[in-house]
Amino acid sequence: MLSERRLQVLRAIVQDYVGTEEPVGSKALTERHNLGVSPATVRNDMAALEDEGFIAQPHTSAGRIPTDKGYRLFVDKLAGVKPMTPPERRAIQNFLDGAVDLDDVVARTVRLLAQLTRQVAVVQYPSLTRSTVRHVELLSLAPARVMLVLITDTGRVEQRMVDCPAPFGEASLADLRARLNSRIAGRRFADVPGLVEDLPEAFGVEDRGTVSTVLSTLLETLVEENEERLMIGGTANLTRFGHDFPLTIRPVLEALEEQVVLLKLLGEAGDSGMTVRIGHENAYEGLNSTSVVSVGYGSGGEAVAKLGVVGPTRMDYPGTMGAVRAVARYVGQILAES
Amino acid sequence: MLSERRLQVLRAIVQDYVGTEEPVGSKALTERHNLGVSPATVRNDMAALEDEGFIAQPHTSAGRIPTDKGYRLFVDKLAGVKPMTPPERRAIQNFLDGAVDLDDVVARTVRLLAQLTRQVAVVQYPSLTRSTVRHVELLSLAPARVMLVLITDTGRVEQRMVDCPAPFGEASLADLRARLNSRIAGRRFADVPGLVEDLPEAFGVEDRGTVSTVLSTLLETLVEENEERLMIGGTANLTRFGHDFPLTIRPVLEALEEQVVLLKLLGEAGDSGMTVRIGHENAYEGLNSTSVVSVGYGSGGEAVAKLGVVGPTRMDYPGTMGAVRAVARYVGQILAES
DNA sequence: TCCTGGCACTCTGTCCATCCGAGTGCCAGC
DNA sequence: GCTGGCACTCGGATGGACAGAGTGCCAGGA
Repeated sequence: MLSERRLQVLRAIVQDYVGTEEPVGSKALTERHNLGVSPATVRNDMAALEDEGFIAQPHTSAGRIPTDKGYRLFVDKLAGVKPMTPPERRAIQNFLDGAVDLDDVVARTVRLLAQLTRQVAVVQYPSLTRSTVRHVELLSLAPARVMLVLITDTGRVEQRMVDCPAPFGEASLADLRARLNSRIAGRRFADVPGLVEDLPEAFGVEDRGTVSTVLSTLLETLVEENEERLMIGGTANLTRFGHDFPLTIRPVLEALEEQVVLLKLLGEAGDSGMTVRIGHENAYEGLNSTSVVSVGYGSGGEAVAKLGVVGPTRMDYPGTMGAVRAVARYVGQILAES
Repeated sequence: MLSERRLQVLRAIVQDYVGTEEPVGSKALTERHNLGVSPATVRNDMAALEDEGFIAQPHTSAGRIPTDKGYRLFVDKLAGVKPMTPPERRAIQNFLDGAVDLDDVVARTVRLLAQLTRQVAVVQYPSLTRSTVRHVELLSLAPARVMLVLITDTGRVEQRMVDCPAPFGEASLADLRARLNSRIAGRRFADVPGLVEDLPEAFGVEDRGTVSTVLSTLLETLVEENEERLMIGGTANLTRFGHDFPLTIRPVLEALEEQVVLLKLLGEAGDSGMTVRIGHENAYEGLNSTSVVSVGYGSGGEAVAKLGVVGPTRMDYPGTMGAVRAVARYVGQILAES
């Protein structure tokens, strides 16, 4: 077990390294933090911390930098979440309040998060399967062509074209619309499949094919892989990544373009509470030199999606976590109001 | 006026520099292109081209690189548009054919364009004001709350919440919906304002306020600044920008995040035909070391939006222009079908 | 008039040797 | 268990020498 002072030394190393981006030596440490001991003692502590794998030297005769394991300990035991200041809170609220629709909410959130943390922000659209149906609309565009529009309680709208096997009259369409809405409006999307399976039976033989087609399109739009969308922003902050970033930045940009990767990343994070994934804790190789801070957000008590930031492992964890948490909270409020 | 051979020399310089990314000297030129003259002659030609401002030397005793003016001449007179090969065409079509909705079409187009050109791709969503109205839907969510959904012929869907000044009955809502659609369905968005201004008069006094509110919300969504959206992709290709890119990449990423800048950029490009903006021809400073190739696309003969790529001035112009043109053509087809 | 070969010149990038400083590990003493 | 001292290591900066690529210019030839 590490003594209290050694933990203090580790904390000081993390803080200094995050601030200066340079390996921190024993002398500088004693000067900047009054640990009450001499550099020599700190050196012994550092050697012990290195043995345990919390810090490392880039090369002999250089200072120490924290390892992923060191950051992990720092995040778990040595640092809290830094709350936003009241002015910051007001700024967040003002910025988000002007949004006109869901796209706008998500776009503003991304910008805000990127600015606050000076890192890359990722915001997932509210998940369909965890939302409830507000309304289903069917529009006849041609005798055998129907447009299906789905509206969720979180303001998300999805639409699909349906090519019907047979012409579908306005009366039948109105009937289907009414039946569909009375069955599924207000219900969770995840429950929809079970609620509509016997619907075709309520229609005449000539319309059953079309009704089935419409329903299967409806169910398709709920399939997991189609329903996940996200928005990213603040990629310009990647240029602050570090001096050697030409090699680092490439795989990160690639990962960010692969929405599948990002979605998986967010998906793996815990469902409630804030999750911090540090360096190699991220399964995706291109993100091995980054940390991901994410948290769920939602209009009620329950999370409907996640948001977070991606930054270098050398990041200000308390500040980043504070910003992410605060933004998630306000976005939840906005969604609840709309 | 430049002699034919000097133009050939310029063409060769551009081609070599684009290929190698290194200043090209007189000797290398004569070896790689059989110009039929000696290096000394080429040197004279180069000196002339430099006097005219088409090429420049990074420093004495280095080869020459094309200037923006040189690229301009190259694009205008010395090179054509390289058509896509049949396999490439098929790949484009296959890739785009799988799209399920407009978002998907745009997303796929961005990916495709980024892959084909190995540069940053930008695709604008079909403009509202240049589209026609397919349908307007009004949904009553609460007694004094209406959701307005706009659907365009290009498949774009916009929705807005409307808080009504007074409760609005289902009958009035249906009436408004029917009147609205009969007036504006099939019409261009730009014409909508004139077509609806007298609509409130058709309603009873108690509903007029609400009708006006709905209409003003409708008109708001058509306002230029709200209606422009775009999607970008392929930012990872920025890392291939050049050796000194830490300084170059930053402002480009920033410009890409500023959708306003990009929209302006696309907006300034000619309305029909392909536009190439080279280096300093771009008004935005951050993009002074990039070229933008853009073209309009649309479902019929007329462009409803633009798409293009952003890359280093040192880019393969014929190939890029070919890819941009081909993609725009296929996207237009896809939109026309849906 | 235009092209060509030759020649002197310039500049960059690289290699190497040197040196300085920061930082470490270890040890003896308190 | 802490501290001061000391020898050691290594990276980064500095500066000179050198090779190579490329140029401009000039005189001679088609």
